[in-house]
Amino acid sequence: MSDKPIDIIKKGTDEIINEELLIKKLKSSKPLIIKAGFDPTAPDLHLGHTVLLNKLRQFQDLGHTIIFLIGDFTATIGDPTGKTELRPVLSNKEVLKNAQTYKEQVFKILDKKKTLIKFNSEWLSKLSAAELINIIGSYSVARMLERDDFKKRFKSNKNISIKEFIYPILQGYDSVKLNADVELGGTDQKFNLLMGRYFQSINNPDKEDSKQVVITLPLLVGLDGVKKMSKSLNNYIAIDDSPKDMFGKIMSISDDLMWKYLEILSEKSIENIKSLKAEALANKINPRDIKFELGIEIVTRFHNKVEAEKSKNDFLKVFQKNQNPDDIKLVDVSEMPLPNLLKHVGFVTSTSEARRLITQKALKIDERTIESIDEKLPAGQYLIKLGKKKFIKVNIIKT
RNA sequence: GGAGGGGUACUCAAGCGGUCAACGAGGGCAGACUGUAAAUCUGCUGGCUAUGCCUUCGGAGGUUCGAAUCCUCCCCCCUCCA
Repeated sequence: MSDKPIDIIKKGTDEIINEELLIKKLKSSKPLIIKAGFDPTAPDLHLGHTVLLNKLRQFQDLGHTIIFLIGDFTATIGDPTGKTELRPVLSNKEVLKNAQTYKEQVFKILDKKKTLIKFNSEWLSKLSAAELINIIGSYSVARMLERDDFKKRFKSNKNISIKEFIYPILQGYDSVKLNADVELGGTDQKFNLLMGRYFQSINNPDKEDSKQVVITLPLLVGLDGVKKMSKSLNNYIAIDDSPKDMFGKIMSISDDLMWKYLEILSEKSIENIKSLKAEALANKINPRDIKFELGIEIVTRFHNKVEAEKSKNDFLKVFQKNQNPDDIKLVDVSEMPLPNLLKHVGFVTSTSEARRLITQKALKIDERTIESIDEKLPAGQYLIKLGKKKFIKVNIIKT
């Protein structure tokens, strides 16, 4: 184990373009400008983002400057994949609000003092048509179609908007404007990240060194084990999820996925993970216990050790011993039919859904399975359990 | 500009005048089984003041007792020609 900067940075990355340049840059005495772009549309940060944020943090710890770039301008271009896309243009107010949420969450990982927050509308919204044309003029359609998702859509006769071609170009232009030394992103961002190198070299044709280094990081697969973790797919663990949710979500992932999560998220060394894997394969260790450990590690990172242990105990209680968690909320409600009650407490979004669930024996009141949607609850206090995960205590008040 | 094909629920995709709240698959949810895993089996997968009522098949009109289905106009996507 060496603690040379390059080794610290290299750990856990997918690809570095180009590594020699990075070494050279790291050796120079001035702090580097590290760029990472974020879309302001989905302000809930999840574990997928933390892979990137952790890497940024390492750069900060080495003394470099992070530019946390909020792509408020580029967000209005969006990515109309498929056909139902009618991406609403975010108002200024919304962007600022989302940006605020980002800040609050991001500084759980990043050092506030070494982070510069920028909005790309600052320069992009001032571009004249002539300037924009000049910028896009230096890139060709053929090269644009090298990008895999464009190529696929082009080949399968799906719509590609010219607007979408502009997106990567502007992302590259951002790098020019910011003088970025390094840009980080997920592996799916590789094409866009490389655009930065291209445009930087146009402005400085002789200086290879002016190009940014591109570092890609592995994408975290979502809870479903198939798609990338994202808010819109609802397969994510948010960094401000409650300890209990966080732990529960980790426990719900499949064994296969657990290994990926260990590799990407855990502090454990690759060797350590390998040997755990071997032991699990030989039935010497229950994969569930490894998952417990991972759960504790993650919850501890975003909350604390005490909460982590507590969420594990709750988990054991609820799902192994089939008891109820300790801290069930109590709410006062007036008398109403059961489906309406379930809607009222937010367990379902419609009474129709509630009716279906009751019919399917998903509702338990004081440990008794409810058979009929017409069942009436007289005033009093009840423990309501819907499915396996939703608990609430209600105090029904006579009206 | 011309010719043709297409737009159906979360996604893909049937339906082409009534039996359509709309086949099927995926996804999701619930139940059984479990390690709240995976796999498997079963059911559900518009809303409501609920054996009935209301709103949905790109949009707006129209024909009809009755339209996702037929007609008109409009919007959007794809292909070929220019």
